[in-house]
Amino acid sequence: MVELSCKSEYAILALLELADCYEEGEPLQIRQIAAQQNIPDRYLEQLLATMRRSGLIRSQRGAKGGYILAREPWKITILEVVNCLEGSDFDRSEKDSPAQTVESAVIWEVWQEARSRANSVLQKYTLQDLCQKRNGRRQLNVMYYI
Amino acid sequence: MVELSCKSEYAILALLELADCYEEGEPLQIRQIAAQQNIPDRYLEQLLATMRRSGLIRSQRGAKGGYILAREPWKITILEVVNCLEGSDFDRSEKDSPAQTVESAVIWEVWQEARSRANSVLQKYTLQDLCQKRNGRRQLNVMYYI
DNA sequence: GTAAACTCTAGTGGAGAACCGGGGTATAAT
DNA sequence: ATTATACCCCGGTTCTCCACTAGAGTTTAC
Repeated sequence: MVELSCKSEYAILALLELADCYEEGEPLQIRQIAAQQNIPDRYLEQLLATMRRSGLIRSQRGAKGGYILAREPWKITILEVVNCLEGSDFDRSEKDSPAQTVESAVIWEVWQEARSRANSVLQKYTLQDLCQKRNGRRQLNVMYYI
Repeated sequence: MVELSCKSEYAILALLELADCYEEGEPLQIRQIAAQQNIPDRYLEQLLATMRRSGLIRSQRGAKGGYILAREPWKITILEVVNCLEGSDFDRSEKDSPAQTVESAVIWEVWQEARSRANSVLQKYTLQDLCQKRNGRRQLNVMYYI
C-alpha cells in the first residue's frame, strides 16, 4: 500500500549527505556518498542523474566534480524527491486513470484521498528537518554512550 | 508510493457485490461476482479464500453454495480488506524493519507517519459507505440520461 | 594530454503480481 | 445413494518491474 522503495530511500540518503556539506559550496562525489551510505555507486549514479534532470541538484563535470543541491536544504521537501524519482513513467496517466465503471471510480477516489493524506505528510518535511532529526538522534546516542 | 493493487480492487468490488445482497441471506457465487465485475473467476477464487481464512466472509460449500459477508456491511472497513490481502507475507516484519542506521530510522519514521495517515482514511470508510456512494452516483447517471 | 569525474544507454537476474488448471471435497436435490 | 454443483487446495506459468551491472563517451582540472 504505502511502500518505501529502495530508490527513494537511497535518493533521500544521498540528499542528506549533500545537505550536510551544502554550506561549503564544494561538490560531493558519487563515490563518497555511496561509501558513506552503503549504496551501490553505479545505481546511485542513475538516481542522481534523474534528480539533476528535474532540477533538484546540480552537477559539476570533470575532475574535482560532483553534485550540489540546487536549492537550500529547507526548500526541498521529501515529497519533491519522491515525485521526482517515482513519477517518471509517462504511462502513469493510463495506469492511474479515473476508472471505467462506477464502482471502480468510487474506489479510486478513496485511494486518491489516502494518497493525498500521505503526500501532505511528505510535503511538510524538508531535507533540513530530517538533518536536524538525525543530528538530535546522534546526540542522544553519544549521551547513552557516556 | 500509495498504490492500489489489482488484488485489493478485485476484493473490494467482490465485497460490494456481497454487501448488496447481504439482506437476503442467500449466498452469492464466484461465477456471478466474477461476471458482474469482470474479474477472472479462478483468480477471484483465491482472493475470496484468503478473505474467508481471515474471517471477513463465510462460505457455503456444495450445490447452491457461495459466499456471504461474515459481518454487516457497516462493520467492515476498507482498511481491514486491504490488510487481509496485502499483509499476508510474514516476512513483512523483516522487510519493514525499524532500520539499521540513524538516517534510515529517521526516513522510516516519516514513512510510518505517512502510512498511518493513509490508513486512517481507509479505516473511516466501510463497505456500506462505498455502496451508498455508488448508489448516489448511479442516481446521478440516471438523471443525466433523462 | 591525462586522470578524474560525470553522462548515456543497454542489459541482466530475481522476485512478485496476475492468472490458469487439475484433482479433491462437501452438500443440496433427486 | 447418486449426481450435479460449487467451494478447496496447491502447483505452475507468464510477464513486468525493481535493483543492479556494464561499457563506451564526454567534460574539466591540473
